[in-house]
Amino acid sequence: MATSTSSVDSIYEQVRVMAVNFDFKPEERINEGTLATRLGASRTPVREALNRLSAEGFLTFQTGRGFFNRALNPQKILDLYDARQAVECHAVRLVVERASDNDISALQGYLDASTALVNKNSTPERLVECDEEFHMRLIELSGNAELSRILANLNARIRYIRLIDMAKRGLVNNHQHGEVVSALAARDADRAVAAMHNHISKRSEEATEAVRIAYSQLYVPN
Amino acid sequence: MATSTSSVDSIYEQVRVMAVNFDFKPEERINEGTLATRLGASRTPVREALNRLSAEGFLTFQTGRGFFNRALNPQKILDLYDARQAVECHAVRLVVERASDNDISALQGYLDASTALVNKNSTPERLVECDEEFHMRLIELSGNAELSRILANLNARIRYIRLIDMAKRGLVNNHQHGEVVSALAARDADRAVAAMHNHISKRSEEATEAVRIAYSQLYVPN
DNA sequence: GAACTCTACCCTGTATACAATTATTTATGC
DNA sequence: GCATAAATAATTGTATACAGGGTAGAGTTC
Repeated sequence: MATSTSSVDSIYEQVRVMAVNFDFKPEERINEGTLATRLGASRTPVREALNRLSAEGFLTFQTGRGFFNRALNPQKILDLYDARQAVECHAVRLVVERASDNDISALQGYLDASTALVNKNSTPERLVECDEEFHMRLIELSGNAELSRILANLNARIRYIRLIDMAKRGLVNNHQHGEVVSALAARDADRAVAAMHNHISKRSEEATEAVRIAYSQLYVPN
Repeated sequence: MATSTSSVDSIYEQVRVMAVNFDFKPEERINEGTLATRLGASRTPVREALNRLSAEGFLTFQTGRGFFNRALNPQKILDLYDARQAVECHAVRLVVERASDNDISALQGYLDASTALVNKNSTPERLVECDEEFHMRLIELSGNAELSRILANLNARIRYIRLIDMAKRGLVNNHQHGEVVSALAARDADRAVAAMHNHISKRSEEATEAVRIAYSQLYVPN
């Protein structure tokens, strides 16, 4: 009747959100006991969740010292953006080869709908959600579940920085997304890849500044 | 004085090897209790290792039913090869931009040394090790730790299939590796990417057949 | 003979306890 | 006063216990 999800699953989700949002400060040590009581569970399922999260790159682990939130520095963020470029540019090529016209027009449909729904008053959270959703829908058209899996992981680990970026810019860049989709519709792989590459590079350029802002937000009251 | 590695780490390594080698059959359910006694530990550290491994894609997990070895089918393997192509081709481009001449000649040096050391009498395990080592050294020259991390994971999940492939072919294709390196040395990004792309595609083509052989080996005595 | 049900067993999910290790505080010597 | 060392506290690592849910097998019905 109630949630069929087990405690670990629920704990995993909650701790994941905390890690994504840097509720734990960068490189902060995570106390299993206090986290467990805060979540109303024992240490056992908490540790299981922490183990999963460290395997996914949200946390780090040192034997005998426990779990720590991941570091936050420009290089790491640039590496993640760079990995996205590898994965997404390759995916774009696959989409040109494999996706049906219907798939592509459905993607265009999502883009139009999200452009209509989202505006200057939308929260950064909502904007990032739309942005990630677009990229996930696109990569799923590649038909490669592994690429989707990798991108989902990268997205979550960049999310905090994107939130800051989005708060500064105020709007999802659906224009650049549109350029990718139109190239896909024209089955022009090189143009589509170039558009995607350009789009991610643009976002990546803002990363260093965003990390600076991130620190000022994380360590300054209010 | 003794091993400073904790029990989980050791258990993790052991179970990882079993999962990589399909000592658990594809989609086989893993009994935590028997595994724990076999490894001389209790279920707690075993479960922690299993959680890590499922987060890394070596195992799957179903709430209430526990852990299972990953499925083995041609599509999954092709997806992994394809993801490698995304990651490694992008990395090659970065290497052309970023690596020093010394880095590249060191890579050439490794290639020469491994070609000299390995021969027709080498075990498939040794050959795969050399092959993976080359690709890891190359990707590390990209300077992107995230790409290295992703590739290490993909490599391990493909390893069993590569072992079969290698046993059939009998030798690492260092000729194709050499083509990549010479293009790198010439700082010819397009040629290097093309060589890498071609190399991985060639291996990928043999995957479906290798999966067939894998099943015959896994389910037939001797 | 096949499908269904009930029962008994087995396994997972979680809490708790305790040992071993690490961190912190207090005491001590220079 | 600072560095070092010892003692104490806190935290992690692992084992074990037990409850709840899943699984398989025997028995029953059609």
